[in-house]
Amino acid sequence: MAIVSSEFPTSAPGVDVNNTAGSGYHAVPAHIDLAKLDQEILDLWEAQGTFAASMDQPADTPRWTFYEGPPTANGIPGTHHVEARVFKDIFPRFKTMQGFHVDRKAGWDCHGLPVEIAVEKELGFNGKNDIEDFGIAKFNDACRESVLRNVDKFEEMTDRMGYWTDMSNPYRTMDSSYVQSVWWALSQIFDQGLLVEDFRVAPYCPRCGTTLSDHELAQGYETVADPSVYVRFPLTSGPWLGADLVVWTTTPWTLVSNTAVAVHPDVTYALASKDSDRVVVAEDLIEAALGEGWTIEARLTGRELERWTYERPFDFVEIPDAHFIVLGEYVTTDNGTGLVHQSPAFGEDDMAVCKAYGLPVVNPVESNGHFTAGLELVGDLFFKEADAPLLERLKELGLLFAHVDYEHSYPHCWRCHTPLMYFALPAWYIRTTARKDELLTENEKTSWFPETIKHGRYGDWLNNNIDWALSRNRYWGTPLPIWRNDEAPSRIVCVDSLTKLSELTGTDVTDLDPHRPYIDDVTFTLPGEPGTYRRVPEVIDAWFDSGSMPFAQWGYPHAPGSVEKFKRAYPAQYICEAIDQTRGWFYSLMAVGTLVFNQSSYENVVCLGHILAEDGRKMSKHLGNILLPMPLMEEHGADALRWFMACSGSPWSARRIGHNALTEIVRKVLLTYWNTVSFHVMYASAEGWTPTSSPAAPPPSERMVLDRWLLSETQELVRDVTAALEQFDTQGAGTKLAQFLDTLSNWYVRRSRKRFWRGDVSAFATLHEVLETVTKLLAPLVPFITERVWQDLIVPVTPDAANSVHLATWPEAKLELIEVGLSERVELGRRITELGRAARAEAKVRTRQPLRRALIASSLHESLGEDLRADICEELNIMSLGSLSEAGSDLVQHSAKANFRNLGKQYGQQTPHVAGLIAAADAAELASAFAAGRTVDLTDTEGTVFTVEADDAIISERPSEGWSVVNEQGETVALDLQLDDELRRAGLARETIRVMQEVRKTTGLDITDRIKVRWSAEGTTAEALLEHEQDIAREILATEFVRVDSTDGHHEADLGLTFELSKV
RNA sequence: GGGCCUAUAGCUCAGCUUGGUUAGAGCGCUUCCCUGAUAAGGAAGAGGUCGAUGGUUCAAGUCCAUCUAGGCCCA
Repeated sequence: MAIVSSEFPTSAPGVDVNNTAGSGYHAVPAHIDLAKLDQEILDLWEAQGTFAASMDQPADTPRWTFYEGPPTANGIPGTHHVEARVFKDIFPRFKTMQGFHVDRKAGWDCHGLPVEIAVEKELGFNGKNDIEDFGIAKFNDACRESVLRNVDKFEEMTDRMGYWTDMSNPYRTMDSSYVQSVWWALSQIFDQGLLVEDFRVAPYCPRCGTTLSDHELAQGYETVADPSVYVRFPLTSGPWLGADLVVWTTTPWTLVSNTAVAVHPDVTYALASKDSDRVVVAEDLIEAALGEGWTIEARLTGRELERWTYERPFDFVEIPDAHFIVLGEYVTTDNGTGLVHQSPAFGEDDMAVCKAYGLPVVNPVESNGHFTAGLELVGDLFFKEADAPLLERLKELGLLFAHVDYEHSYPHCWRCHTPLMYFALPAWYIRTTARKDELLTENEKTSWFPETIKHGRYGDWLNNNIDWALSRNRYWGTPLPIWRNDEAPSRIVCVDSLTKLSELTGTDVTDLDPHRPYIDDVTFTLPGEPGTYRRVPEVIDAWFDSGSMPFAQWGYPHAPGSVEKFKRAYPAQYICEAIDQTRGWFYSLMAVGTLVFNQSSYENVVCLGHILAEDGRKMSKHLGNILLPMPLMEEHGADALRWFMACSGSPWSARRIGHNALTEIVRKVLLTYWNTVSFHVMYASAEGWTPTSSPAAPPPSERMVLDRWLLSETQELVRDVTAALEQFDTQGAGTKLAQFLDTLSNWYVRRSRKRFWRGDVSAFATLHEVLETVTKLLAPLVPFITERVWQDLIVPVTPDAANSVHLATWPEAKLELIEVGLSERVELGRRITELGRAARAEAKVRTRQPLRRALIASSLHESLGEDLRADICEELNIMSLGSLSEAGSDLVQHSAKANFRNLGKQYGQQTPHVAGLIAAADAAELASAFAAGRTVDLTDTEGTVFTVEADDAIISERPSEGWSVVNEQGETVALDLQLDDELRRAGLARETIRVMQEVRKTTGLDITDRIKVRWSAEGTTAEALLEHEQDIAREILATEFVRVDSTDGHHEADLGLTFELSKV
């Protein structure tokens, strides 16, 4: 069987499992094409039905539920979609391997304003009139088409990235069964009395007759000059009777409907006088609002002013039980007077504040923007045109304190440039505030990742909960299922299904499309009641749709079987989306669940940061910095992109993605892993070793120290990675895994190579076991490359292996294999090796030149132990590793510095002083005292004695003269640089081995090929080769190693060596 | 306007919970070393006012306050 191949096999080895079955590992080439590997694995999963098998478990298997937050497929999928989908895949895979049943049902979000706007744009529409002229039916058809247009692209990406989700039977929020589930939920809320009609203040274009969304609002700000007026409202009660409130407004036309004046409860208000004039303003604003020369006569907080009455400037409209001071937290003293005129029909804050006081909402302006005909002074005037006559009247009444014009940015209609008005329109609300305490309780039971969201961004939002404005005056959405009697508007019916509607109408409408305009045509009458019930025109907020997915995805409770499906999958153990969903899906899910089932629908929620372009900005067409997911995966492989999403940087914060990051992942993580597998397979196959072949390896406790160390590390890895994933900490898991792979490859394998060359069964067994374990641990993160390894390394040699790593059982840590202290010892050995390498580099002595000895601090020498000292000798190419003390005290110089962490606790303020004494003390004395376990008394210039012990100082040892020394953090390595002829000859022998190995490799010999060598050299080189010919021959697998007088082969000028080499 | 998050090397990011005197890693750059698994690995070097200011403390990247810039959500 060919072991080394630079070509990837043309047939897909994973599928063709029989070609080498029984004969050991499959070939694992050193080089791989990751994108090609991905495709082979996708084919394999397809052929073996692996995904279906992962969900095909006994009925009593414990369930772990996850909900898919649906994307809208009216655009093409972006790289940010991969982020959430990686997280939605990792944990179901992890939990599946742990033995849970995890359903994964895909879904599509179909309704909503963004869909309508996109379609409007395509059709070149300019507002609702265009839609109605076009026809709602045709418009909604276009929306329906639009949201499914790119489903295939999403499916392609989902498949390509290895996100296992059932896309063959997805839920769609526009499906009749889904819509009817949403209706059912709404009817539940209606029955609780929580679905109510109320006014909603929204930006409104009086010319177009439509409210504008935030998005539209942002497009239409224009700078305009408006009057800024200060108006007197004479007080009619309270201790300051006789003074005038000075109220600031930039919309004099709203004074007609003045209802109250708001003050901030905690702001100090002053009664100010000048001559006989007495007015009230916020103390901080006296000078800014009133000018100079005013005297403060009294002060009260806003809270103390509450409910004082005043006289309003205009009494054109009837506003009963109003006109007093109210408290509003939103009032500021940034400008104006700290006294804010309230007109609830024209301001959202005004509306909220006035509602809290039970004040009426009076609106003298018609929906066309004109005041009601017949009103005094302003009747029939367009709202903006009323400012001038009203100001004139105020002046006549002596109520105009001041009037300036000022420029500011004011929203205008982006279509027709008409100034917008904030306008109260009837709307449907869900009274979430009535259930706020329950929402807070549910949130307390929820685990947020990262945790700060729970009481931060999300908790704040819940604490300041406002009623859910549910209705939209739009077309493409779930129709609000409320029918109202056209003769008695207070009589309304909330319908929970088309079946119910059929009963009410006496006609079978169960097959009707529940969307507009068809549903609008359905009317009914009730016996004994005059009037016809007609549906209200609104559709609902699409967030309610998505918040209903835990039950609506099954068509609950109407669809057959939906009750059972729902019961076993509610609530979810896990959901995950990006941070922007805190007030979106995370809220709507929790709110709908709490309102309808008295329980939130999720237990754990992971909140991801956003994916940014490499330049740190959002990806956008405009900036031209878009990286599309499919090309990224074709270039770097899906695993690299998945690893980036899960493990690079913190998933909780925004991250920049780019080719460099992905290339690095491939090289550092994926290829390190792959090459370790490839190494193992190469040498195991050369020896014909398999896990079941004889002789069996000794039990772990009897293996070499590095084997025991690696097994111990592996168990810690299992423990740590499992714990990290249980906490949804992919970054932590990734860091541990990457660190482990680096250590595995660059220390265990590097230090154990000779044992693999020699066919050491302990080494093979250890590495096989470790690779099997780490492959499982990696599987949820990088499902493709681990599946390839599973198929090549595990399946062929393991009789009862699962046929996919994703069907394998998650490993459990074998804690008995964790050898306490061994990790630290090996780590110490590695640090000493580093220092030794640095010492060699410093002295410019190459590693191939053996040295007599190296010395390290006595305590370290002790703790390393014989086996690890031997290991270090081999790595550093030195004959022996001794302790500095045995080199004689005159060779060693000590230095001491303070250990601040320890000193600080004892000495506080005197820390630097004591530190100075330690630095000035005789370090050798300190060292010997501490080594003997004694303390030392240090005396300062004033005679104060400080007793210091070993932990108070860091002692470094260093010799000088003829040694190369490197020390760091108190650890020292000293190299004996003296060379003699014996060492020089050994160095030449090693140079020779290296040269001949290089030639073996470049001439294309197999690692197991035996060779014949004929060489010629003179002088020292010849002596060295003769002395070491046994060693050299063994290393280079030479069956003959013969000196000749002359030869034409390879010539090494540095060594004065010529040789020829041929395969036996 | 409000809330939250972020700011550390040319780039991507750790470290901050629990303060400790030489602030780390990787990528990139320079020099050298090692190598019959590796697209690798190692040593040394250049590169930091740890966003700014003030405070607490014997000691601040780390704790506190204010500010600046960017991002997200909401208005």
